[in-house]
Amino acid sequence: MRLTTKGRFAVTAMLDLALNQGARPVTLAGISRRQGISLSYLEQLFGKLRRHSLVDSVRGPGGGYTLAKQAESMSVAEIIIAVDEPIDATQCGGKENCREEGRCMTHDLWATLNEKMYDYLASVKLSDLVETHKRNSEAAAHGETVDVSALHDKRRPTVLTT
Amino acid sequence: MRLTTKGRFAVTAMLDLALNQGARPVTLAGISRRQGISLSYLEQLFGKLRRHSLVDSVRGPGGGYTLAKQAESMSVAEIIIAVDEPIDATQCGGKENCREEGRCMTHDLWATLNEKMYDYLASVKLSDLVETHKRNSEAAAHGETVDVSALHDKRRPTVLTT
DNA sequence: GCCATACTTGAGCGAATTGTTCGGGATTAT
DNA sequence: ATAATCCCGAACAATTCGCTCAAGTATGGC
Repeated sequence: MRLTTKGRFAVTAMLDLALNQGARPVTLAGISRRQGISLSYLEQLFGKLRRHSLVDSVRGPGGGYTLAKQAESMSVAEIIIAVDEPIDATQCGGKENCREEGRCMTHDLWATLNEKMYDYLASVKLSDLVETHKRNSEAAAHGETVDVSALHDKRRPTVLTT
Repeated sequence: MRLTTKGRFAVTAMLDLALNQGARPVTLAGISRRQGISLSYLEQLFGKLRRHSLVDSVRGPGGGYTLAKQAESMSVAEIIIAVDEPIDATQCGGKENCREEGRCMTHDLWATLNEKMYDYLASVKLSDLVETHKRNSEAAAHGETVDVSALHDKRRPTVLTT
């Protein structure tokens, strides 16, 4: 797993797609407007999402994108992996990170850590994000302030990449 | 949390440091040789690790680096955060990822995901890595093959950045 | 059929990040 | 003094990030 803003953008866009899904496909122009992500960047991201069969596209007027499967069975991990190119795959970065008599010291170590993180992100479904967001925005609509600040800049200013 | 090769290098170097710790400090030249990481890059990484009080330095001949605290109380999360600059900290990447009536839709979402990942990496101590590595290399020394392959390229070729 | 809508593709671009090489310092054991 | 070692900063190619621009292609509505 590699975590950068790219994956965050993709998840944000997919969440918007899930939230705005109705009778008609959702246009990238709409997502761009609502989420403040440039249209061309969205096009690139959705190109990958489509090639990974996470979304379906409908061309022409009234067209747009739809989820290729239920939000309940689409994990955050899938989305992130779809936009974060496979890369490498050959042992240990391919180059020369790997020494010590042929086997990289932290090779299996990272694989394990990686697996744990993957498992967690795979356990979070797009539908979970939809519910969370709906709950929060309802609370906000009732005048209750969603206290988000407590989650930021406390232990780690690094919110997640960027 | 941001996960890139930089953090991986830092953890690898710290693991090497922990494994080779003895009467004398461990030199960067040694880590560079054993792990195949360039000396200058190690210097940059250890500059940050030192500024975050994760290592102590001893100058002059016979000098080098030592762990600033017990491997049992040093988490992988600390190491990664030490080398991955704080950056930003202002809400939502600072720029314009954040729309929708002043509050970013996935802002709290990411904070939650981030927290989970942080919690996991914070639960893994440097001493755990040391033990894992010792166990694996002992197994290898006894002629048993450590099956690492099962951890790779199965579900995700992306081993963790790179 | 025309045309506007929208997906699709590709080139390129400035900024940032990665990991490196190079060139110096400063400190201290021998 | 000399050499080992930490320290620091500049500069570099390669890559990635997110964006703009510029073309396509498919298709519903008139």
